[in-house]
Amino acid sequence: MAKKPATVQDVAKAAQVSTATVSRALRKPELLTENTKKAVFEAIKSTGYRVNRAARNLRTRRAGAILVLVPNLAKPFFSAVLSGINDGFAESGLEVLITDSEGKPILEGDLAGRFLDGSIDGVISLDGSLSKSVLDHCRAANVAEKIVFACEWTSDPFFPSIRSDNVKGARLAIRHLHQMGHRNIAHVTGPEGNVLTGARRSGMHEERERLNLPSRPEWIIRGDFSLESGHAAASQILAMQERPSAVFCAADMVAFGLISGLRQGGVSVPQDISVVGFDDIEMSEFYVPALTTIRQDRHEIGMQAAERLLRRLSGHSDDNDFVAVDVELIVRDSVLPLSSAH
Amino acid sequence: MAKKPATVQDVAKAAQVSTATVSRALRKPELLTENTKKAVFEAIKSTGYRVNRAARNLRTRRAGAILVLVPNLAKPFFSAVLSGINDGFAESGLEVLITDSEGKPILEGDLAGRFLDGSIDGVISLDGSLSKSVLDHCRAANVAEKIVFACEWTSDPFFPSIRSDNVKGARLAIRHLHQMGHRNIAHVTGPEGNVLTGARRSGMHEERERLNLPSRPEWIIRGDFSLESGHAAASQILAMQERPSAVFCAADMVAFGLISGLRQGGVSVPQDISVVGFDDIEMSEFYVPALTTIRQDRHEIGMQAAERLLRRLSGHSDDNDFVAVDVELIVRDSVLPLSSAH
DNA sequence: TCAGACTATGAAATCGATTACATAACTGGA
DNA sequence: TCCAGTTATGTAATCGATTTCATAGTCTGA
Repeated sequence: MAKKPATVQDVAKAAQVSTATVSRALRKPELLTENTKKAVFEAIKSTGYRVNRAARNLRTRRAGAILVLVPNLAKPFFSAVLSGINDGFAESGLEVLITDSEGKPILEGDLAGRFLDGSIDGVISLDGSLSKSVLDHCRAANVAEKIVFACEWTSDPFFPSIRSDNVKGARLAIRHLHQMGHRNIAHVTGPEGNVLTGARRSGMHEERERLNLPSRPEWIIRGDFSLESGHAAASQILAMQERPSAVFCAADMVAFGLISGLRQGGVSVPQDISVVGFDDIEMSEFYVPALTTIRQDRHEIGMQAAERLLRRLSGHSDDNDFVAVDVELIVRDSVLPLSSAH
Repeated sequence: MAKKPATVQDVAKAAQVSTATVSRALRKPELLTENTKKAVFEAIKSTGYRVNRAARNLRTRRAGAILVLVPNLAKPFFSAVLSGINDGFAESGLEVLITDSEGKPILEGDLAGRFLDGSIDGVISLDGSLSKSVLDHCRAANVAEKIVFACEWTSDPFFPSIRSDNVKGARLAIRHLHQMGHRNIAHVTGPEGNVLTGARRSGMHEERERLNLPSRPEWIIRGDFSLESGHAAASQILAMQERPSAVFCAADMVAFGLISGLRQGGVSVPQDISVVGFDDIEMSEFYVPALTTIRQDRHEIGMQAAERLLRRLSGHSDDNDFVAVDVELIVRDSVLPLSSAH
């Protein structure tokens, strides 16, 4: 039907009003008479008018969009966080752009540039590994307060973050294993340098000390939140003369890789070794065995991050500190009580 | 540092040239003298200039972005497709926007509206369930040729699609089970109305007929590609007096749900029942047992879809028919040979 | 030396919506 | 009846980059 999209001009002509009135009908309808308002909306409908985003953005100096940096879209963990973010922005009229930050590490001024070139109004980063240089560029461009972290965070206390209580989660995991009679507990960590790795590892250490559990250097196995790293960890464990009776994994995906690897080595979970994960992704309930794990309220984290960013964008300066969302132990079938000492 | 972002004006002043020259330096550098080009680029660097997207988009009547409709971001299946799409657009300078189409079914003129309001230049839909009305709106707005389907497709032959050879995949699965001695084969389908459901089911039927395999209505179990539906299918199978010896699932996630459900009912895979999936997502290799499945080249599909869309956007009209990307049987541990008749 | 053909660059119009400012119409009180 | 104060609407400038058209300068060859 319409060769060229209708513009305000067209609507104005059709409704016999000025372009200013058309614009007002959309942005401040309370300023107009019922009659003119009706006329304008009829004209909008009859012309099939849609506000041109570029023109609006140019004039208002806003992008109408926020960017979500996801470390790795392939990890099912993030989907529920994204859904929470979407829900958080649902009413706002803001577009939510999603980008995988892994392939292309955000270059120097690149993130700040996205603000400067008017393509985004804000950022939620699920990636805590943004370099100091990137963040400094943002500060220099005066957009640092438009960045909120979720799930992960940076050491720089300037940036607020919504995240799980990772330390508590790790302690819950260890405590549960301890209650089930386990003493020799290994841990497969996340990637070195990652903030979650640190938090979960130290929670684990704290609780292990509190409970006076034995510790061996080889029981701390380097992982990276991936299936493969869990699988590799299994090989290491299979090769030990003194195997742990239980393993706490820094992520559910790691636990899956581990269980699969152990199984291939003839070691059954939970009969021979118990396993606890972290995250409680959808899959965990349907793994074999169903995975005992620490649930993160991913949707809630995403939602709160969105709300936090919205508040900041609308000028309400809020506090910079972080919010710790509560975690919960989900008991399933991957942990078996250990009757006697190992 | 920079209070207000630099504009072409600022750069022009700094380089002592006109704004036209600045613009040309960026878009058609071959038109300029080495000297002026250098002067402009220095000015750009010194001012920290970034092209304002809104202004550019307004003037050029392009959005510089394409939209990917994902039926459900939570399904790990899509990640590799998205990564392929990203790679396909890497050189193009186009932004890739990702949207979950599930929560908010695309309303009537909504998709067409995104074109009209200048927020996107093209669409790759991984969702074959876009309504006829939505597509008709796009046709009316003259943007139908800027839509490409990937993985799924619509019945409307106007829209090209890049997809796996689903029929072949299903036949491969059945053939493999047959070769392993299985005769009584059940199938857990995808959601009714979905094109993949249809293709895989008919591939399955064809091969089953070709091989003269027995068929029973209750061996066709309705699923929806989800873990839960696989789990539910397990209950149905457990309740049968005459159980199939093997199950072909329309998706790996379904297979996981199924295996987990069977296990909870005391039936082991593959010892008691063999299972074949479809997709070969990352997880499949690390499930217990590792899943025998049909591999889709997800990255390739995404990449080709991106290339196809790019070709169309640059005016090169191409054929509308579909491309079938080859599939492959991946043999792992979820199928056991059946020595004697069931 | 000059017409004709390029080449490099600038001036100004343009894309479409928003909004500051201006104006017209109307209200109520003195 | 007239003025101050509202209220509804219009006029035109504006956001920043691109691009058409015009112009000054350069080159080629007769």
